[in-house]
Amino acid sequence: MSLKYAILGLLDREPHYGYAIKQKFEHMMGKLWPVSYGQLYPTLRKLQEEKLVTMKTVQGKKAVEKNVYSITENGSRYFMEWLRKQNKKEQISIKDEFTLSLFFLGRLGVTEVKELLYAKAREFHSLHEKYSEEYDHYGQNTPDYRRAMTRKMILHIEAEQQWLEEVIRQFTEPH
Amino acid sequence: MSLKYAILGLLDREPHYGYAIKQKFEHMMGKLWPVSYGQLYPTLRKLQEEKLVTMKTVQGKKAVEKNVYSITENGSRYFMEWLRKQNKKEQISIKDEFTLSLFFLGRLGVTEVKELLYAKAREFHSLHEKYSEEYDHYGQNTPDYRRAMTRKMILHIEAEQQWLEEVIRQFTEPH
DNA sequence: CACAACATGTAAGATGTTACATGATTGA
DNA sequence: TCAATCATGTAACATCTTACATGTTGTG
Repeated sequence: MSLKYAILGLLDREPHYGYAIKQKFEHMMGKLWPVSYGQLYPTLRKLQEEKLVTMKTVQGKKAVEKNVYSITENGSRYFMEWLRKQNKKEQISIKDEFTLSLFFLGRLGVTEVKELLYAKAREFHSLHEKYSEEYDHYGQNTPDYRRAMTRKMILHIEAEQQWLEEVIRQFTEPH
Repeated sequence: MSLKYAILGLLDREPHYGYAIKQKFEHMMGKLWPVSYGQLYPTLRKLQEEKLVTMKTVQGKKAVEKNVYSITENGSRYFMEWLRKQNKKEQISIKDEFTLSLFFLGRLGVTEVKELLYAKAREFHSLHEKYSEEYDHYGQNTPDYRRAMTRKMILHIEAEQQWLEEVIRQFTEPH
């Protein structure tokens, strides 16, 4: 990915502590891009080693200590460089286990294959419904980025549906 | 992914040696799913440790030794189990660096953002053209799976294009 | 007081890429 | 003979997930 740039981007706006980075990022991404602490904290440590962020421990309420992370000048420059070249890469990926499995469906009988494909189509249908519903229920104060992420998900599900339909047709029709 | 299942699937048809697994798999996937030796050989070793495949060294022409890998009964069972449950998972993913970068475009001026977005649109356009051309030039003896992979790529590029158009519209129009 | 949310981390392992290292065989 | 292809691997690193481990603070 990396989480690295997400962290730098958030810190480039204002300092955050670790926990808040996770919360904010996942909210931005509409839960479509989860972050684990097992990745977050090691990445923050690494960014410190690379002098792209600094950490300062501050006293929170009573007994809690929070680690506030800030971006350095180098970090900011590094981030802006990354930001400016994101439009130059062609990198759409269509690697997924379901697609892989299609190559081996010959091992199964025709009836079973049909059942599997139809079941997958139903799976896509309910997924589409789920996100469409979410999308339709957004209110006036739903941030644009949240709406955009859900919309992106819907469009890609529709692409998958379309593709699966074509695959089923090819498998069903004699050729 | 895993490559693991791709290997098992190929070996489930007939024994292969390592090099051939890479060639065959990449041909199947129309170059849309590259495999590195740095992943292939360690995975083969691991599959042996798990008793899912066996290896036998055979004498090739003259001085070459080839390692022929075969699937075991356990491996075959394990693979078929995997194959049958691929229709049950909902796992479309829309995590990519470009999408991430959109959240931070506020750091750039309006003119620069517009330029970046249009440049990305052009990038998608040429990518679409590239795969469409490939698709149109397939002959009667092009295998179905090859055609299907390219078609899948095209559909997802179209989804990206559609989405980008909407993002640009939202960014351009006052709201 | 109990439970959810806040807060910070480590350990082990899965999965993958890039670069390095070596050598044989085939075809132009 | 020279380059492409065939053939097998290792080492280092990058990225990410899951499970574990610990403790505080706010709310009903």
